[in-house]
Amino acid sequence: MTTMTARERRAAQKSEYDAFLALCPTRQLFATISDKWVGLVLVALADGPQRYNALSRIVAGISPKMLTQTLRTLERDGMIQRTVTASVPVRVDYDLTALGRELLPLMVGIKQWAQDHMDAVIGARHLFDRRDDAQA
Amino acid sequence: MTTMTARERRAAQKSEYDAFLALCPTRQLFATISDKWVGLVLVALADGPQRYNALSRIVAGISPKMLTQTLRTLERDGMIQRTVTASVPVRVDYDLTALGRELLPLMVGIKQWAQDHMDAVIGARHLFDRRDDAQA
DNA sequence: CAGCATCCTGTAGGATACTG
DNA sequence: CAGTATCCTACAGGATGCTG
Repeated sequence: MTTMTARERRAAQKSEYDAFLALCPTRQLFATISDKWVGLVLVALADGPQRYNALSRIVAGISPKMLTQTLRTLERDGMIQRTVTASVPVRVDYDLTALGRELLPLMVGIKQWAQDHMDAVIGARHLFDRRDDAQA
Repeated sequence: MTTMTARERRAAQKSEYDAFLALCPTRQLFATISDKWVGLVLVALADGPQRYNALSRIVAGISPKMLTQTLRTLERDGMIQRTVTASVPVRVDYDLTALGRELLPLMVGIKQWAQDHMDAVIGARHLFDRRDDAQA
């Protein structure tokens, strides 16, 4: 095992990342992309670039603070691109990068899953609460 | 449009759920499944039932409080099943339900994505911070 | 229009200790 | 073993007002 190829070493390296481990950097990355605002903003960019105010309309209920904060995080992590067009007033567009576009399907899937299974979840909650009442 | 078939009505009904809307119940469901502990616990159940203490070992760093809280939420929402075996000491197993198993691939995908793209994200962060320093 | 700065609050969630 | 109960606090995140 002292004679691993570069490819093998890289594969071994990759497998060292594990979000189950509290101190692994991927734990933090997992937490970031498992954020409600992050997910919704990414999905909001699915159909192409959007401007700041458009995003705040699509992702209804997000505060300017959280929108800005989410966009900064995503930009820093290389998932979206921020483009400023110098005009009066200034115009800013946000667009997915290649990296962001790779993550997009997962996020769309989650949003879709929630919408597709809402009724089932509501049913499960009723059952659970009913059974819980009987106990108490 | 007063003559929709049952199928059409159901489709229309489904499309009324939209997690982009602040007050849609799916917004809350989306938030729930976009939770770091929820995701990790679900993935921890991928290979079959697990006991409480096993889960706390797999999902390293989770506090008893958050583990219990997460398990309760998932049970109530119908994604996991809690089974108590009366013995001394008592034995409790958690397992995915059919509903949970439908969600699992998405969660596994997210965790895998984080691990697969950690290096790219680290690189993006360096670039961003460097550019940011130059500005300041 | 696209934010940033500030203030303020609730609460997520960790640490710890105890129990059937 | 599988939790519950309690305490405590850092920070998520909303509201508001200002600016280039």
